[in-house]
Amino acid sequence: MKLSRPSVRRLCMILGLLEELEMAGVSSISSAEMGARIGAGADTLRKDFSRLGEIGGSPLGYPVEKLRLLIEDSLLLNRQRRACVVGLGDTGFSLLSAGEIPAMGYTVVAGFDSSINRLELLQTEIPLHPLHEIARVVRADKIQIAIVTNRAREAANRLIEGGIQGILNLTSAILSNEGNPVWIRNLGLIEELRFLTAVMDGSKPDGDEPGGVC
Amino acid sequence: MKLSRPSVRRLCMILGLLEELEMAGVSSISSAEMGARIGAGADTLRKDFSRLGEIGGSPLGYPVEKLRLLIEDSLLLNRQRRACVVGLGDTGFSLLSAGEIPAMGYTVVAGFDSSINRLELLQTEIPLHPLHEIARVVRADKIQIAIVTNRAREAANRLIEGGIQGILNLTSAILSNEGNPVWIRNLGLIEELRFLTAVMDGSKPDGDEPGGVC
DNA sequence: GACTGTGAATTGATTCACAGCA
DNA sequence: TGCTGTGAATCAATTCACAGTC
Repeated sequence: MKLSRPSVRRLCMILGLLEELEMAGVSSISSAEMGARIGAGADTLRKDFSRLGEIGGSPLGYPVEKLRLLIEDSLLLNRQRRACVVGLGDTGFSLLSAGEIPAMGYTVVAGFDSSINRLELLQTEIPLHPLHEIARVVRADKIQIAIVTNRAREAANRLIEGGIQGILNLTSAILSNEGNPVWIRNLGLIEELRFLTAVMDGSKPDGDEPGGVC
Repeated sequence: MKLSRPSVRRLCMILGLLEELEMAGVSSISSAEMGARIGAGADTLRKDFSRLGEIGGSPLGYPVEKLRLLIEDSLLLNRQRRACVVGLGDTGFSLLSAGEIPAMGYTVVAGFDSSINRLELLQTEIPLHPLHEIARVVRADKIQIAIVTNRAREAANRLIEGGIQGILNLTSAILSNEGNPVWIRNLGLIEELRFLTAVMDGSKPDGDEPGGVC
């Protein structure tokens, strides 16, 4: 089944929303409501869902749990993945210790930092290594995904060497795969701030949509 | 001039790339090279640029500095914005102290946290306040943009009450504007990890693009 | 020769409209 | 009645193709 990139992004958002709703005890929700929440049209969402198979909506909307499971299965998000964190500054270290990630399908099995000093200082149960160990550890521990918070370029080279499948780059450096079999997502804070700002200002002239989700 | 959402996103990425290149002393670059870097087609980029006005490319490609300035001007990213940070945990606090943001067009003029205790503990030159002060401070300091790292829902309500224009939500909660004149960008780590994972796995069957930038 | 700039063609995604269902 | 599910139509974005430029 072929899902478009925008469709996949929406489904991931909806998945997060459904988890929230489920936690809050909501058992059904309409496509219109979901659309308003994530900034998409109701039709668009219904089309997204219909590509995944039969769900069985009712006049109350979609059954929250069933829809969640369907999306998880379709996107293969129903398995646990092995991840690592590169760069153990404030951001990186908080990812290591965050209990949230494992519950959501990702287990952090290694941390890396350039400073031997910091590696010795940090208190954690997750094995830590210096940067030059990246390729070896990624290969040995079968790590599929890396979250990079520092020294992105160097980290990426070593991660790729180790055969990583995906890199979530939280650095403002812009990484590209350069022909390697790896998927990269660049999520620099500055770029995202700028995008938000540009959308904000670009929408002011028109009075039709003085706000929204982007 | 009307720029499409995808076009704006690409231009923000290119802007980051151009800054990198400029810092590295590169003075020109082709659309093909840029496309490869950010994961877009060369044609697509040329069309994006052409909507902004005349640039004057040469057989060497586009002049880096001139293109950067053109994008900054077109997207109104050439002015300084006043921002605040809500939630002063690891992530939030590192944003306060980061020297990077001001240089890039954003000045952090206030920080907020729910814990009075932490507010007193933290060492910073930026004024800190408890959450219930948000609306007042946002209004008084004319803050346009907020970066939220905690208690997203509560924060958003107060920010909107204070007349904020944009919210960059780094929390896994999914915020919506609910009719208010505010732009919201939800960038939960989990959602982004999932998106990357789904793209990764979704692309494996085909052998044609075993990797890329998404 | 190598690249940009841009109409034309194409592809792709969203919206519309309505039939089907609980 | 209020919602889903989906072909058909519309709209938007990307890719193609090539003329123009340094």
